[in-house]
Amino acid sequence: MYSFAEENYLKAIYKLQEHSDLAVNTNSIATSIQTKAASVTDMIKKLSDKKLLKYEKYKGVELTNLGKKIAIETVRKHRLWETFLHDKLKFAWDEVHDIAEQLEHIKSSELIDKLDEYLGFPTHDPHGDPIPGRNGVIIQSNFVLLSELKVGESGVISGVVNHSSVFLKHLEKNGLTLGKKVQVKEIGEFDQLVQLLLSTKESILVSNEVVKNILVKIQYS
Amino acid sequence: MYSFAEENYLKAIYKLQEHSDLAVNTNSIATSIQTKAASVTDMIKKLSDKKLLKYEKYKGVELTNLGKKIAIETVRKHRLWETFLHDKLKFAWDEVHDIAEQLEHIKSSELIDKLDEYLGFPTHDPHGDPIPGRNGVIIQSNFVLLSELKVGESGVISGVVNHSSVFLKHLEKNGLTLGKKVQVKEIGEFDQLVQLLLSTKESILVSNEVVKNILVKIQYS
DNA sequence: AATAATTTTTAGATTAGCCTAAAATTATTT
DNA sequence: AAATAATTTTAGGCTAATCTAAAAATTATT
Repeated sequence: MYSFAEENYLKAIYKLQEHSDLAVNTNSIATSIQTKAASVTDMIKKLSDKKLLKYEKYKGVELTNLGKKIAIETVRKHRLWETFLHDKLKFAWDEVHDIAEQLEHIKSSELIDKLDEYLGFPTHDPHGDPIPGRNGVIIQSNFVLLSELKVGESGVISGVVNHSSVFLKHLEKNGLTLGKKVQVKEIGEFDQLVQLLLSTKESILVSNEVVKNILVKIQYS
Repeated sequence: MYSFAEENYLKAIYKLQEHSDLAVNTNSIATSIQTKAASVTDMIKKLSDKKLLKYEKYKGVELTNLGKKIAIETVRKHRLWETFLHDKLKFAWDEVHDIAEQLEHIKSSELIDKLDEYLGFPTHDPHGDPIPGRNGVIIQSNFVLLSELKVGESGVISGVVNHSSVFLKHLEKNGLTLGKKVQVKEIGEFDQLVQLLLSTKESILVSNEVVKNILVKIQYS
């Protein structure tokens, strides 16, 4: 059984090494977990002793298979709880993260499997992130940044890069929620503002910063 | 915000003082929380500093209104989560306690209110224990021990005194679950074995130890 | 009322997780 | 390649929650 802190470290390291197979360095862990480098060094020594990661002084860390397993289980719990909070308890998508950060540490594999079943074995959480299966397999969706679309192209909003509450609220206010179809109408040459056509025929103008943080599934028509 | 340990102490003290208005002594807390008396002394000093209880050396403790409030909130959370686990996730009534012990410490009043609503504002948990309301009010039901019934009298099973898994499993096996109507048919003069008539017309024989741990709502016919 | 038994508290340690400040190592400039 | 900058580790401390063993206080017994 692992502590809350241990699970948080494993999850943070997992996310840092996810999109690059280099060793994860101390400072980046410290930043991502909002703590000090000295604390990170303490903890990675402990995790190394427990065979959850490989650690070489001054050379960063890499999760072992065991460490990766625990990290993925924690991500699975987090995303299932987020789905529960959103789908069943009707929390807004910007409200689910903080509560799920607590719920993800509840110890009971039976609980999480029953929750999974109760939710109908969802594949993605309220932000479009994939939910790892019981077996730890994560189905990678081939989503693309909305900023990659050219004028005239369409896509269905399927995820977000930025998970901050302020960004999610902004999307909500503009009707840019998961499942919505958008078409790029025009991209401002001077300021890169993007005009989007929604399926409601409504047309909205959003900044480049917004489209760079939205993931879409391309629609070929 | 209170720690898990603090909430557990408050809950334990609350339950010990619930059915007697004497001060709660150190040893009984230690026993109920499965720790040592020295640890209890340490903790009650801290809780006393935080105005959660009144403590006089060698004379036991009494919760303040604030302490009682936190304790009741924790009980409310525990019982709502038990209800969720049983009603929605279909856990057996002997399986819900341990998981709820963890879930009761999740910090979010919005969460617990939404859960309450989602469950349809239940008044009792899967063991028949009353669920405190948002306001902290606990509706006391006037249940009676099944062992108090005389031959010929009937009642509806509404709660249990013993919450142990082995006892609950035993009841389940005998069809003695919440809501079931039972009539006392005969009480053995020699060994006090009780013959119960179920509404299925089935007749079962149970020990005195069993009827002493079942609460019923008397049925006047 | 004195002694014995029990309960409670204190004293002193331990572990997990975090911190600051200083030292050690590695990376980057000039 | 030496000097400077940045990163990482170590050393030493802190707090929360626990423990054991010993001392103090209370309660029960003779």
